[in-house]
Amino acid sequence: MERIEKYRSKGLKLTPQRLAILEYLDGNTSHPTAEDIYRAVKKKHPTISFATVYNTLQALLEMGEVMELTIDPERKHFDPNTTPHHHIVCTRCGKIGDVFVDYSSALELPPEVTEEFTPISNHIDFYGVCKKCNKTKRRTK
Amino acid sequence: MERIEKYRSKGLKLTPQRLAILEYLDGNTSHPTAEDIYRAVKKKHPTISFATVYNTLQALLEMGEVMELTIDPERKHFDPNTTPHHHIVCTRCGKIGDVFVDYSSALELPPEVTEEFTPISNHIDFYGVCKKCNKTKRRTK
DNA sequence: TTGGCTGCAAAATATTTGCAGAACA
DNA sequence: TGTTCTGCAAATATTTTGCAGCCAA
Repeated sequence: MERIEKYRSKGLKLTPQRLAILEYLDGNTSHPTAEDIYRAVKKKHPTISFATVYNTLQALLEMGEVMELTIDPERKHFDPNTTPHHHIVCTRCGKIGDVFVDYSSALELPPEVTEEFTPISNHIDFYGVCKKCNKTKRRTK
Repeated sequence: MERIEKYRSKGLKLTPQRLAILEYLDGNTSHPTAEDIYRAVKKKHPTISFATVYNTLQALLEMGEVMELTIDPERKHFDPNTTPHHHIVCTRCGKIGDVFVDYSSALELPPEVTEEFTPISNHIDFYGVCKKCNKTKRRTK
């Protein structure tokens, strides 16, 4: 399997737990949290620990194979799609969607900013309401 | 003092601790964390507790008088400037700068996104290197 | 006077770390 | 076989909460 070679060549030791994490993340667009990953992988590997999940995520982060999203103030989400892109989050249910548009050329920074910072990249958080929540009554909370 | 009236009229009880927090935040562009606020206010009110800082920040958030920034994955930062604006963060030292530009008209979303989400607002995180860090050797870590 | 606030401590939540044993390469 | 990883537990870090007493209004 080529996936195995890909990670092994980067020096990642591939245990069954790690393979299960990689399999869960592969093509996953749900932007899971560490706990989401833990719960999903636990189904096949009931003894897996959070330490292993975080350990593996840390290794994948350093390899540039996953990205950390800070769009949710409560916890980190992880995105296995490392193509530069942006996100949109539902302000009611927290669902996160992808936005594959490169706005860089439209995001010129004014001189008072470029005097102080040399810009490198950018990431946009869009906020909105998802289709499902639009059909539902607003949470009164 | 008008600041007092402003908050009192919104039902906020103004204790000396809260006034000190408000005074520290007023016009502050350093994007402090809860701990930054705690440490600063502690100078004048040595007995202040984190509970009071968080309690007050919570009240100010609900009043829309401060914004929570998620640009730093490690901890929340707070911004007393609630004018819509964006941020740029130094990838070496974490310094956060403000970007007062409205890019909304340039941020059109593609149909596959607007089919699923009704957009409301957006916030851009720019990443770069600040002047000071540019002069310094890169951290080898 | 009194309901909201403070400060203390403890709890809750998220994430990281130490270490002995397990297992991949 | 040796190094890295796992799983458990404990440690950290951040933020929240319970509660008795205090105090702004």
